[in-house]
Amino acid sequence: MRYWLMKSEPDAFSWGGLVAKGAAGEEWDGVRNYQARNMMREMGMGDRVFFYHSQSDKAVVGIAEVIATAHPDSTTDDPRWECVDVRAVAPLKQPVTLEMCKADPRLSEMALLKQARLSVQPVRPEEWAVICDMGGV
DNA sequence: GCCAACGTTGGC
DNA sequence: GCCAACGTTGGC
Repeated sequence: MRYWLMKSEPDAFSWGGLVAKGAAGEEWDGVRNYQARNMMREMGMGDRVFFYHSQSDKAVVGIAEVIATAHPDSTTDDPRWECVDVRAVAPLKQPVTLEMCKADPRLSEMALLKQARLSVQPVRPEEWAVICDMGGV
């Protein structure tokens, strides 16, 4: 099982929105960036995903899991774009903010900090553990 | 609202 | 194949 982080603007699609979808989950559509798409192609069933709110929150707020591997993005006819489906697993008891990640030297190599604009990114197991710990899960 | 970073497009 | 122009994202 691998670990990932996916960003969303809470005004467009929030953690609460994913929770509301329940076990059926939701397509992670709308990605129009090759690097991000390639990450999704590598995802496997059951992989864990940090749900990150950009803009106002700038924090990891929940944990989701992959329930369908990469398939065509239903929001476009362009065959280049694919997406996975995810569902909510659990919220973080305490959101882990970007500021907290920046402050922790163990997270200094995270893509979140080094490639701010990449919306789908891999997370190392040790980074996953640190953030879960800070998040109270 | 601004700006830096950076991905994409199109002309050459 | 290069590079300038442009558009988008995300942090501040």
